[in-house]
Amino acid sequence: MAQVKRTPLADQAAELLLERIRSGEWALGEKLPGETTLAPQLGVGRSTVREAIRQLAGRGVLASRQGSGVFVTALDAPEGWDAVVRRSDIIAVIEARIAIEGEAAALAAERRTPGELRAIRRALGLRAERRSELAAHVDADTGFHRSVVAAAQNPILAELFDGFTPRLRDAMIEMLRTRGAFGDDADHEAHARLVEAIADRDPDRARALSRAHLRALAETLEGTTGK
Amino acid sequence: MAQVKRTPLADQAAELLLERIRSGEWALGEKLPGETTLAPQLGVGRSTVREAIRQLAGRGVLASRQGSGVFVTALDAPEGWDAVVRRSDIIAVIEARIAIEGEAAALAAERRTPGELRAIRRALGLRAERRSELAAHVDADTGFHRSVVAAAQNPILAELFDGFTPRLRDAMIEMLRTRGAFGDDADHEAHARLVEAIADRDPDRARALSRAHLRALAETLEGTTGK
DNA sequence: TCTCTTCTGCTTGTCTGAGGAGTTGTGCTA
DNA sequence: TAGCACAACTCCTCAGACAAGCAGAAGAGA
Repeated sequence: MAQVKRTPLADQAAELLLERIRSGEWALGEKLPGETTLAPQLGVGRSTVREAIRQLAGRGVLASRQGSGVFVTALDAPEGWDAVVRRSDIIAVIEARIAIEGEAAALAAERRTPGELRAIRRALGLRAERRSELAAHVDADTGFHRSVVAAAQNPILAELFDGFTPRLRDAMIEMLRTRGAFGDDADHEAHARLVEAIADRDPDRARALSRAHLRALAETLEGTTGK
Repeated sequence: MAQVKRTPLADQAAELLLERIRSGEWALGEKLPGETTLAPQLGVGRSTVREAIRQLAGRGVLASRQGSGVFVTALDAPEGWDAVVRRSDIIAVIEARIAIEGEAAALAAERRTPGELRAIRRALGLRAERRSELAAHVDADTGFHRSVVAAAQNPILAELFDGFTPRLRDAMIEMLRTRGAFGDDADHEAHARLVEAIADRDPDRARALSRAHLRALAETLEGTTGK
């Protein structure tokens, strides 16, 4: 027995539009009929259509441009990419991080402002302090790498980096617990050299150092997690 | 100097609300002020406030219940990373693509199976054929690069690559239209050399070639789109 | 005093009509 | 043919009106 449907018309209209989009009635990038056409077609008022469109725009399915029309920007906006990360192999995540962070280190070397360099050095110091406690050390390490990526001044790289860290945190803590080797002098030395390369504005060296460090991490992890 | 703000008021209002939510002005599950209160507070009409709320509702941040009010359902708008891409500077997107694709090319050189190599060569051939029509050429080019990334056998890199392409497609078509130089022999030669490096299992050369190609693309685009 | 009902005020939901602003194609002009 | 003005779209914003729903206050009955 269906309850009385108390769903707002705007929600129903949005759902209806999404269905028609999914069914392929309008291809990707194509223009939807105008609001004034759509309204009577859906049997609702113009403002209701507008609210439905806004709702889908918030989900990234539609985008409206004044004067020209409403366009399909995605056939569906499912499965945030973080879901992919969560499901993927740890090794795959680290490889992606190598890609992101290597390039970010190079860009940071080119662009870092004095203020950003100070922030990186501060993060490095913090990382050196927190050697005793496991989780704290991992977080400080992440904070350091984050400061490097931030200096690259590219919002996309930063966003991607932030997407990786949650998945990596657990794996790294686990690895450090079993291996026990963390925060040793050689490790700290490698990070310090990276900071130097960024300070010297040497993109290629920064990239190489960053890659080498993460590659080593990947190999260690590969041994720990088995497969 | 900031361009004239051509952002719709509803978008601005949504952004403003999101900021206030993130700042903790309203706790999770708390009720927002009424639309009629919010409207003069934001300096816009009530329908505009409603559209802003709808937009955030579509992103899962707010939920409105008739008769009782609008409530905060999530403090963190996950902001699907594709939304970040859509909003970002083209140059930033290409930089991210350099990061992804450079590494993917290197991995592809290490891991490619004979079948994947065949697929890459086939895509290269297709790319060479489609020189006359603009959009078709861009799509064939994307297809070629996609085949390289696929050979890296890393689902995350593939996912990220797919996230970039829609945003880049329009920009590249636009660039080629204004510049006109596309599909020339030098361009094709560069791609052919990349395939060779992958065939020879030479990761470093593959990475360097891939980077160089995209870097050149970035510089061209920088000139076209103005800033 | 307690409980149930009713009512009142506030909230969001929906529609309409009116302009404003931006885009795009058409047709005229030089 | 190239350039420009214009008209016909489009979405954007506002204001006002009324409906629908919720929640707490006020009142009636026990």
